[in-house]
Amino acid sequence: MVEKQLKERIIETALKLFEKYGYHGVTVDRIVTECNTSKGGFYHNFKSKDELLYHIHDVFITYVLNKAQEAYAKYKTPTERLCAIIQSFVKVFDLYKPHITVFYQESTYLKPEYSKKINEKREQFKQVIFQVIREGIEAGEFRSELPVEITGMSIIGMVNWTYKWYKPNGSMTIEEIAKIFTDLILHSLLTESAKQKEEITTFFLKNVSRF
Amino acid sequence: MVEKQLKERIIETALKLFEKYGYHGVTVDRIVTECNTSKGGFYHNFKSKDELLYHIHDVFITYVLNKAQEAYAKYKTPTERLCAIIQSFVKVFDLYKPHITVFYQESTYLKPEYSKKINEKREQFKQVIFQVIREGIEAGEFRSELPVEITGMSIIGMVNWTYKWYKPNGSMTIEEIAKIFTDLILHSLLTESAKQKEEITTFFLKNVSRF
DNA sequence: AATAACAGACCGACTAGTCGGTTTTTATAA
DNA sequence: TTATAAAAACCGACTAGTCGGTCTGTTATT
Repeated sequence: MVEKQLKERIIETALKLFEKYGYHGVTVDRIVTECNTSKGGFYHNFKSKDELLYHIHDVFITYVLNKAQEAYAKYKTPTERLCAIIQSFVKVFDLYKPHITVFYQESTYLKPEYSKKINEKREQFKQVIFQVIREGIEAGEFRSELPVEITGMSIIGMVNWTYKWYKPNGSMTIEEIAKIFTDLILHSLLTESAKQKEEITTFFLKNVSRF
Repeated sequence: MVEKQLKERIIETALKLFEKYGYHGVTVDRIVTECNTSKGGFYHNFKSKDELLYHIHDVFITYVLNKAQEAYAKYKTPTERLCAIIQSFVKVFDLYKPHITVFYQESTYLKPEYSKKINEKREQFKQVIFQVIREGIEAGEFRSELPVEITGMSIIGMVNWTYKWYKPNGSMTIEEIAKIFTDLILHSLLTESAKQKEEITTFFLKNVSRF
């Protein structure tokens, strides 16, 4: 096994420190001492501290966006798609908790040229969710009285907020949390008639309800 | 009408700037020039920049906590209590949008002695919500399969996230948003039998559904 | 030999906070 | 009312420390 490259070590250390102390609470000096390198090592791998921040943002948003698009492509009904997106989205917390924390806490401090790129992907991600909700309403699976954007943002908010309280190794696994979220969301979106449909009920029992 | 006191002016200016550029993106010098005062004026009113940050946090969390406790005291059934709390909580966005942004973006940077105080009130607020959910389950109004904490956090998350996208003067009023949130939440919490009960249905139609 | 990877002393810009001084307000007594 | 003393409010040049980034080297790789 080859030794872990310096760039990776810097990112990991920075992530750990940023998550705990915030971007401005951590100096470049601190990062380089904690991973046994030097200013030279750091600036050989990154143009600036800002670029490191951007890198962290990009890794995360690229991943979630891809996952959402994959989930959309894999399933064909709105309900299934929504569930798949939520589940994969929530599961990201086990993989990228520090990235997510940095992403939602520090994006204010991205330099314009960086934040522009990030926001594009962020917007795309939102659009996938909106699209699914829209199609769900058209298909009669989701309640037509719901406004697409607000509903979408409330789902996103509910899931995103998890980064504020979720502890990996806590008493609940991320899969259990994902199921509860899905359960809550489906209860608030599905129409009465959709709840009657057999395909949906079956799917519901299989993927959501653990009672 | 008496002239607005300097302390108030400083807070308002700081709030406006912090919301836009973040706590670390704004210098004390910037604050004092933008509200036509001086370093002296600033440090006469605040012990430090940190204390100003604390002050902003405290004003907001104290307000929401009080509102939640009032709502709890005013109503007697879990459903009514939950709705009242949500509604008052959401409405805070019109009053305290900048406070909220600072609260959720910058709390990492509170000095330990300050963050301790803030976290106590924050915890109390959460407990009010958990309590209502617990009582709702006991009373048979909310689904018993729901875990109190996660459900509570998902409500809190959904509402809090609003600060990321809500624009006062946007196409939707905060009251409309509050109603949609309440609608979504009640749909996901209420038991089938509670949905049948006349009191609840009546209440539902009056406070929530605008369809 | 040439280039990439890394080391670390150093620099300059920036910024929270200070401190001696000035102005305004308030309290009190004539 | 008015004179005056004391305190509170405010001013702004200055400081001391911090931190991102540079630059000149040295070491490892190809």
